[in-house]
Amino acid sequence: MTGTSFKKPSTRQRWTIYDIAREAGVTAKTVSRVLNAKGGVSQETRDRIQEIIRRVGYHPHIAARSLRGNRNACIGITLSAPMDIIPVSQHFFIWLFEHLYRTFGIRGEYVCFDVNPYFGGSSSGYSRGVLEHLFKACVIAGPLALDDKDIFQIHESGVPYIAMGRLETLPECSCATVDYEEGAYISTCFLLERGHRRIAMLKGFEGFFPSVERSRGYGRALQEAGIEVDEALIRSVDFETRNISNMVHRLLADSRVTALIDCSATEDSSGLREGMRRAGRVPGKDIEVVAWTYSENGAVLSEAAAHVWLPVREVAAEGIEQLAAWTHGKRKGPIRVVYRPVLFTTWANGEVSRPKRLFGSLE
Amino acid sequence: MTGTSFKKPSTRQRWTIYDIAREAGVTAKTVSRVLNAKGGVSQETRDRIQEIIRRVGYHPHIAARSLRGNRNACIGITLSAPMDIIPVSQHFFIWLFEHLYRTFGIRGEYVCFDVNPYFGGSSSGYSRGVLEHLFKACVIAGPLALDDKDIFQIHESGVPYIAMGRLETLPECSCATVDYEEGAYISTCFLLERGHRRIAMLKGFEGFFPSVERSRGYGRALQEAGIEVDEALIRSVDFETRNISNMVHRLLADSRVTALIDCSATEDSSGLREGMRRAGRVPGKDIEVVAWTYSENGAVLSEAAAHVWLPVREVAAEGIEQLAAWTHGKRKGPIRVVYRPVLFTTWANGEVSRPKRLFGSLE
DNA sequence: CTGTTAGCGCTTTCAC
DNA sequence: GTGAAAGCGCTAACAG
Repeated sequence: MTGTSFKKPSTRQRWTIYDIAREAGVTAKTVSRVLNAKGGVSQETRDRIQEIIRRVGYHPHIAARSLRGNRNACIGITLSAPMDIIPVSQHFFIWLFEHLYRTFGIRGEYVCFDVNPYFGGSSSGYSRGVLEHLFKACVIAGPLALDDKDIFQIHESGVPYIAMGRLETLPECSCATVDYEEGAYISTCFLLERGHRRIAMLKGFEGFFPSVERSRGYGRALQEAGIEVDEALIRSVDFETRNISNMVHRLLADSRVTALIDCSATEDSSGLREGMRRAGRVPGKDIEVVAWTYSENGAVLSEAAAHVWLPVREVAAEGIEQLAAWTHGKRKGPIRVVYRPVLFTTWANGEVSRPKRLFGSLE
Repeated sequence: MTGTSFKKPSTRQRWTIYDIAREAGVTAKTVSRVLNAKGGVSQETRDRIQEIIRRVGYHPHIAARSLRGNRNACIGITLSAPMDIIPVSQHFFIWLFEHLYRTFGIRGEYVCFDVNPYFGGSSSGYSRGVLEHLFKACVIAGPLALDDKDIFQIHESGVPYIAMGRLETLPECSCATVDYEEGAYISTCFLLERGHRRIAMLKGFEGFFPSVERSRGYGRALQEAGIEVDEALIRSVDFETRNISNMVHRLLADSRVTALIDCSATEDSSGLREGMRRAGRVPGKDIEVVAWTYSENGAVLSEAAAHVWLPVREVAAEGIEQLAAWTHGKRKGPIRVVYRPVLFTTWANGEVSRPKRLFGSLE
């Protein structure tokens, strides 16, 4: 404290806008105008008020502002399901945080995470931050469950938001997503063209929309080829290597199965290899694999016949950009960005390593 | 919406506690009691109110609650300096987030980051989240600047907080830190005992307290050995490999210098090796190195004579644990946890790789 | 067990 | 260019 030092007169510690007003010999409204950089205040008054604010270290009460001004405080990130259920890779998380920093943090926004925890076995719902008027904008990370209801509440609230996936139950949903149906479709078509008739599929995200999209793309490709879908060839897997190798083994026990699509989202080469080995199969010889990857031109399995690249980060970046524009009043919602996956048969970037799960280290 | 469906009568969308009260045929206070799980409401009334709340999807306005109840909304994490100045490693960030999740997120707390951005060249101050009454507790990540003032405001606010370093200007500061002075002291003593008299030091965090602590520990060791400090032997470095190799080269150009302490906090073996090579030195022959590491039993430089382990994550974990206790009223502040660094001359975990900076990938 | 009143700190509306 | 008054949605204190 340099120069004249003021005394907060009331017994409480906190300086209010009224205290500043009193010191400056104006009303609270004038101080409010200065704080919000609005017109209608002479430069002299403005300077005087700012000097007092600086000197006493006054900061407006964000809750009062939020309550009265109807402006929420933070940019929120929520997980569509608790992390125990839906793994988030460390890589994606780091990427997301960095991107939010560039887009929002640098402009002085608070970036607030709601980790959507379980309370005694039941989730409190990931829309909480929006419904409680804490979030001025919301990024929903992770796949949406088939029976998701929170998204409707967020959608209706009018708060700008972006989901990382589409959902049929809310077609006008604001989203930025890769077209997983297309991914499954091109994976299946590729194998059909190479003469395969019984194509197995290892599918992630059971109970979530991405799983349904995969099934649909697969089914559509088969239908166009005049082949009936055999449900036994589609297996849902979780994110355990053990689970993947078991499923691969089981699927390939049927010797008529000559091709496999891995769209488990695990990028787990060791599970695939172990499963094929146990089934006595040799990739490129009696089994052909299409593996999904999240790296451009990076292979999951170098023995694979092809890879399908899901540009998840790329589409998320685009979505967050548009979310920022919406949040700052430069456009209206909803957002709809859908990127197409890309099939490639040669890879320049070698084999990618299996992503580390966030919280994997603590479990 | 199942069963009876209510209509929000006012023109605005939002349901308030009064609307719930009206529907339930009670007053707002009773609803408030139910919301806050307080006594004084019959089970029957409680059930009826909860049913209405559930049905209309009511959520309390967090700002109103915060304003009236004097309870802030989030657990805050602030950076003591903008990330352009102070690098945060991806590893530490992931660790921090995971730990905050375990400690706070799982209990339903919002975890909110203030990235302390520059606005037109000047920082808005990292105490913002506390002073604006958004944070109910605050973790200050990163070293504190010598002229830091924000910490005083946080300290005086009464909000539970923990800084990741000590500072002399505020001895009663709440902190969880490694004793960097001790680290420099034991590093220097080790080399003195091995007969070295001219010991160079590569020092990080110029302008921040950890730098001062390093100098003091170094000076104390020399003083006890009756050797005068030659300031030319102490060099501040930033986090660029190039900068490190240059400094090592320059320091070792003086052939009387026979030992080097790397406490740059970079864990950068390539900078060290390159510098020594350019100076025509061979570690273990005409130069002995003590390197600082943040991994237990992990070496930065396998040619080093010794390593000093700074248990930064370990002390942060302890600090966050105590911060949670303080936040939840189970103890009082301030917190003071200081862990001692450990010198070791053999390493089981091999050589650690240089940490990746958060935002390194986007620069 | 439940209701009434007041007010947290700010911004909006309207008046001067 | 500035001020007065009302009220955002909630909860603490007190009354019944």
